[in-house]
Amino acid sequence: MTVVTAQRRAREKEMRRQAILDAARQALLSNSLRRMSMEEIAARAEISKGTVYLYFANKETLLAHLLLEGLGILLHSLKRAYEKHKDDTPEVRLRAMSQAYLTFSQHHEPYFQLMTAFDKGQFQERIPSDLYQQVLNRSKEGLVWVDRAIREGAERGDFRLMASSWHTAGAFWAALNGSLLLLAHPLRREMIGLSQEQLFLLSQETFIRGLHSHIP
Amino acid sequence: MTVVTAQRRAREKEMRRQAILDAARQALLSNSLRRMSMEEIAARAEISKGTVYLYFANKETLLAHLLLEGLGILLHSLKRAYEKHKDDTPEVRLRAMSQAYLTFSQHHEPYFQLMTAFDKGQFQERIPSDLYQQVLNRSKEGLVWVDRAIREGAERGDFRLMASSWHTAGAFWAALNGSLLLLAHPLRREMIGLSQEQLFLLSQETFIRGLHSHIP
Amino acid sequence: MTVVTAQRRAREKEMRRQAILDAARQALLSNSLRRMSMEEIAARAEISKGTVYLYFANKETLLAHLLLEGLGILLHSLKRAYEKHKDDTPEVRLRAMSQAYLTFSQHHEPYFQLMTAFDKGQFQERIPSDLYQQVLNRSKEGLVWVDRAIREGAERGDFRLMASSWHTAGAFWAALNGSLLLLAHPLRREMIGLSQEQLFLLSQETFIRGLHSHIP
Amino acid sequence: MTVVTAQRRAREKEMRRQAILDAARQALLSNSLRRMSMEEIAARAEISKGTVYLYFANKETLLAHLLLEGLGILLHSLKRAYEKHKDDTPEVRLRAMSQAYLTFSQHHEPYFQLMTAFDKGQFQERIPSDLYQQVLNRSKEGLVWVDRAIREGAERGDFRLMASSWHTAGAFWAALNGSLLLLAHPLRREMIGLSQEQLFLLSQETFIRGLHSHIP
DNA sequence: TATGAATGAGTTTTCATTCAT
DNA sequence: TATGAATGAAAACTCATTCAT
Repeated sequence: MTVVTAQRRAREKEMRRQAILDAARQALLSNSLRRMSMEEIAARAEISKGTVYLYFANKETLLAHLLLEGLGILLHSLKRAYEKHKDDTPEVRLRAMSQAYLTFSQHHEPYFQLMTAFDKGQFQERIPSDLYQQVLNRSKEGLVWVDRAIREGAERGDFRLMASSWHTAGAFWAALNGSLLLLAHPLRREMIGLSQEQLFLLSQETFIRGLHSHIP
Repeated sequence: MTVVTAQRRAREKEMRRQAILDAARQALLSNSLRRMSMEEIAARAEISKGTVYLYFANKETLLAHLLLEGLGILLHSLKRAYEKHKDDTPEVRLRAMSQAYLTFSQHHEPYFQLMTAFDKGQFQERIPSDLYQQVLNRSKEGLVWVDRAIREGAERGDFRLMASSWHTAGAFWAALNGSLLLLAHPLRREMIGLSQEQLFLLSQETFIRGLHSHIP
Repeated sequence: MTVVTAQRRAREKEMRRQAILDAARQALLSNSLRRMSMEEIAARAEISKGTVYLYFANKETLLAHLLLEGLGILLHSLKRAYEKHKDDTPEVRLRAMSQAYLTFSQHHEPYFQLMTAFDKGQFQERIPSDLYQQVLNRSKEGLVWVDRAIREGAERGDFRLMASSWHTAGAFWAALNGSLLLLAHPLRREMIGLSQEQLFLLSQETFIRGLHSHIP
Repeated sequence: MTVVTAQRRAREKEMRRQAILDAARQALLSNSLRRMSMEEIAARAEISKGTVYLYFANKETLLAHLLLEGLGILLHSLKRAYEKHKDDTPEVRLRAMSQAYLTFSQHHEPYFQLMTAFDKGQFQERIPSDLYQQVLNRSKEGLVWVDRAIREGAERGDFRLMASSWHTAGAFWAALNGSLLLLAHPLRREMIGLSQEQLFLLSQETFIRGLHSHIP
């Protein structure tokens, strides 16, 4: 009986927690990061402001948990993309993961926005250090999959790298990210004359060609 | 007489305007974008807060003008880099302009920061549309130089493009930009294990190799 | 059977009550009065916040009971000091009680702090009037011992009072208290150049000399 | 013209500043220190909350200035009391200053309350260090007058001190203060059965007698 | 044209208390 | 009796913008 009650409570608590994170994600989707207030989050979650603080010590901690959630989703996508093409060439795997990143950025805009904003604000000072570490580790983990594909390509002789596979993976990530960020603004989209997706693919392909030891 | 006075006045007005922009740049350099207040700008320009509003309708407009200024500097750097290597290969010109961009990002941090933050906030709604157009045009102009080098390389047969030279220039810009943004946070610098400059060069070279029709 | 159960229940209830008071005292010791929250008290007592309210109607009532406890301890100390020196001169007894007060203030800081803060806040309005009376009575009881020694000294001709023994006892208490309160702040300690203990003793001795009918 | 305007402005600014301090003093008089909010101060001064912050960086700084004002008044009273009885005995001077302190505590309750509360809160951390020094210095200055009278009394052979004149002055201040603080609460007033004034005088006289080398 | 005082909505955070279970 | 989730009224402070002079 009591056990059942406790379980239900824990379940409800977890649901409430999730509801707050969902509300924050929605708030982030409609407003920008800096215009999103605890007030709005509480309102969207249909609870009082004070309640939010029962679940998250402060704004930064809430956002860090949201970010962690996003990173988890991305991580999973990358892993799936990798494993789905286990028997294909590394290049195919690389392309699949790249595509997964694009999809993630499009389908989970708030998460993507949060990853970008991670540097801003006083995250490091205001969140528990282990949470900070988790965010960091999860970021690294994502890149590990990319690194692996690039390394395999190099070992097979498909790629001829100008730096370590890890650094190259970083450059790849940076290039893809750069294309998304550049076209985040509609005006630059208009200026370049491509959709985010199109520029992303162009960056991706040019970069992959740059990895090759010969023209395919 | 009156004409002279009017001229002096106009000159003084322009100087005051410039002083405000300078003050804003300094403020941006010392604090972050969101910490920079109109208060601080006025103080640094040694005028009153109200006066700032005589020269700029609101904060966003002020920042847009500052951005315009930064774009002018960048534009000039790119042009010089291009023209200095007029007699070299397009690839050399491309590299020179890329290097100019890196230098700009390092030596004019506030301007660079502003360009990056351009999408955030409510710029578009708060500044006059012609100012917005100007920003757009000047951004375009910068890319024109890159486009030119790429087009020449393609015409010479050095590069084999996967898209128009203009779109390729956009991808190039995006990749370089991406490397700078990714490593803006020290923690990601640590994670990748490269300096901003190193990743920048790696991105640049990989991309250039990706443009080539053969391995150099 | 039922009686036994009822007794056990009453005993447990009393223990719980005491646990809360203990927790409050600890909380008061580590934080300041205004920083001490019901949250912290409940946590230290390892019960829920709601339960605290089953035992004490509100924060002020809880603190009043804690105060009562502290007064009890002080009372006991004074009595012991008095009785230990039953066969000595009244002056010795007075000194012994004074010393007991100093010791109390040093060893039971939370209680002392509470006595001092008694006037602040909205105690009177928020606690039951009989509780208030109890606090008052117990405060009085402490002073009774001091009063007794002073009266005896006067009766013996050692002291020549300027007012009733009761009023004089009040003045004595006030002087001792004043020395402790004045040097509660380290900066005033520095300003005066004495430790709390030293000023306490100086106040005590000067006052006692002031009670004397002649210079000893 | 401009000079006149500037003067008027400075005058008005000073008046507004004073109005805020007055409002704070009133707020302090009606509520307790901890219940006095910036909101209330602003309302009493009939200005907006933001305006208060134009004149005082934060709450503590405002209170420190108020305290400084109070200390100034007290200082002046002590000095006047001293000088008025320049040709009388040191004991008379001491009594006059003591009386001045009593009067001050009665007529300027908020100031007196503030002096007492100086230790509480985070004054030291939140106010500029020079302001803190000023408060300290002014506190010291007050005691200097008391010290002088006591020293003179000792030099004349009227007083026989048990410690340095400075330390004795501290003990005197502590005793007087203690009587005021003890009876700050009506219940303790009732318990002792004396008015603040009566206990104050009793403390004063007992202490002075304690200073004497013989019974007057 | 220039000033700078004033505004007030907005932001995060705290905490004593309540109440359904 | 006990829980602990939820509340909501404060509280301090910020800052872009306005406006009388």
